[in-house]
Amino acid sequence: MLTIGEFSRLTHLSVRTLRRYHEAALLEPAVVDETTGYRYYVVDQIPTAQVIHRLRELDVPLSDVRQILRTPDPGVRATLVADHLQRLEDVLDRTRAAVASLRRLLEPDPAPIHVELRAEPAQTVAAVEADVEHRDVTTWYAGAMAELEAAVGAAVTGPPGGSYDNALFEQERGHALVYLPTATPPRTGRVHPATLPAVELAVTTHVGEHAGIDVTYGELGTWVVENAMSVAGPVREVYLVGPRDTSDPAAWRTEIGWPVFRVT
Amino acid sequence: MLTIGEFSRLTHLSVRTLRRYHEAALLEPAVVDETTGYRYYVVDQIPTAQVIHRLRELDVPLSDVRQILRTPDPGVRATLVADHLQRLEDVLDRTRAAVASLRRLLEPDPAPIHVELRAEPAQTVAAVEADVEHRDVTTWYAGAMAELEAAVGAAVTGPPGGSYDNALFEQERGHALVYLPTATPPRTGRVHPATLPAVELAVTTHVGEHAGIDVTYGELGTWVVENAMSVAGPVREVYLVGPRDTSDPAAWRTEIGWPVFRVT
DNA sequence: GGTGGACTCTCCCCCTGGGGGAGCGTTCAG
DNA sequence: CTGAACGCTCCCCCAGGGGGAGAGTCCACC
Repeated sequence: MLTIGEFSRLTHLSVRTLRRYHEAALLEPAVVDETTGYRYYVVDQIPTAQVIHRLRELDVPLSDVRQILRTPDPGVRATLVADHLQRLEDVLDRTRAAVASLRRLLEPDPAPIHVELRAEPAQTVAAVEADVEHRDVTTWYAGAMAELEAAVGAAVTGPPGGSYDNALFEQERGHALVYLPTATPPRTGRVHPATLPAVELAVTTHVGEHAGIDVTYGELGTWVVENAMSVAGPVREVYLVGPRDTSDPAAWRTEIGWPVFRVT
Repeated sequence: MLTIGEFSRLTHLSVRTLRRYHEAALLEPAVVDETTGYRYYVVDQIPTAQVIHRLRELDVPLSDVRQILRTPDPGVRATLVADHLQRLEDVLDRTRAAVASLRRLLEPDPAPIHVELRAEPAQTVAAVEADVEHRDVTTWYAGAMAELEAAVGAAVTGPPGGSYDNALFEQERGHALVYLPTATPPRTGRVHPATLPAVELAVTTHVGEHAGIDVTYGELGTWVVENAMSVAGPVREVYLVGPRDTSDPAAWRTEIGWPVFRVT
């Protein structure tokens, strides 16, 4: 039987943290003295404490740690852990993207962007849409586009695109629609016909990987405002050249179109 | 002049977050209407907002973002940013360590460790000591050891070691001492003679990189408790074989000694 | 058998960087 | 001139801790 202080020394977890884990039903002391409230641990709990410690170092939420600890099957448990490691990879990707974007921001801007005003007619497409979290967009896009390609096949008549509600960026969640243009849109699974309304678009093209795309967004926004216009409705993206076309990110071309209207 | 909502759409920062940044004096609106309290922004502030957005994605604290933004010299600013990227690298290293440790924990334990009880005599060494944060230990160790090696040179009589207060692990900060054994310890810079007191040590050897060392700590702790002993005083580590000796982490050998005393 | 110091208890407030929502004031186009 | 959209402040919430107060407990030593 170990006091909380001894257990703290043996596990390298602070006393406070151990109490918190008790409260959170993550790591219950083997014995709690009913009259004094003193917590007593046993050495068998050291490995459990260490697993928690490691998982917390990986920023696994306490609730997920609890779930992992309560999973008796080692195989299932390994899967849960692997899921978290995958999430870590995703975080890493976003970190890399942010670093790339930051570099672009801190460099002096070489050339002003070219913006074009274009009247876009209404367009009927094969679409997949959903309300998504901003951080999940990439994953969601991959799945949706795979389903679209399977449904449309060779009948595709142009590059893929998407329409993203502004709330997606402002409130971190919002409506997203990705599409493939095709003459007769099918209806299977999540894929269904949709009509993109006619809009007046301020259009520019972002060259390179998506990491720094927010910078282009900012430049487009500046252009819109300086040309006495305002933003209305969801932003459009068209993936003119993307990972499906070439593995060289520097060659990617993404058209960004922001619905605008002239303000007096 | 842009309202907070328009600025939010242009920068992909939520209205709430923009208000928070105003409050934190990170990104002040160009104009605040005194009677209504309405915030108004200008397009020139878009790049600044984006820099903040990127830095936050990299988990740079708001206070540091503020410092970076207020640094006019681009060179100095680049240094500050580079520092943060370095910190990201460190986080990454710790993540890798945690993953390695986790794997070792989840694997069934192959062999029980060998623990030896040893009466360690007092020892006079060349030392560097300080109160450090747990997360800074690695960096601090590298600097301290470099200084020690420069001061002691060829007069070194054994492998390097360290003595780490338990508070370092329990409260995330505490006293640390690293040393090189030598006959006549010099006194230069942070290097000074120190005496390690005689203690009774429970000693085991951790093989491999430091990532999974906490597992060995746990096993040592279990042994100590099961042999009716208790922990007293700072833990000792001796780096028998380390990165200075071989670049193969699998060959590293770290001796861990925990001062113990027999309890009745 | 005391006693003092180390240890432990609970409780409350603090931190960061946000989100949700209430209740009310402002702007502006139809 | 009115209603919807938008903006304001204020308060409470989250995770995952840390600091410290004030009081109770344990135990080794005298």
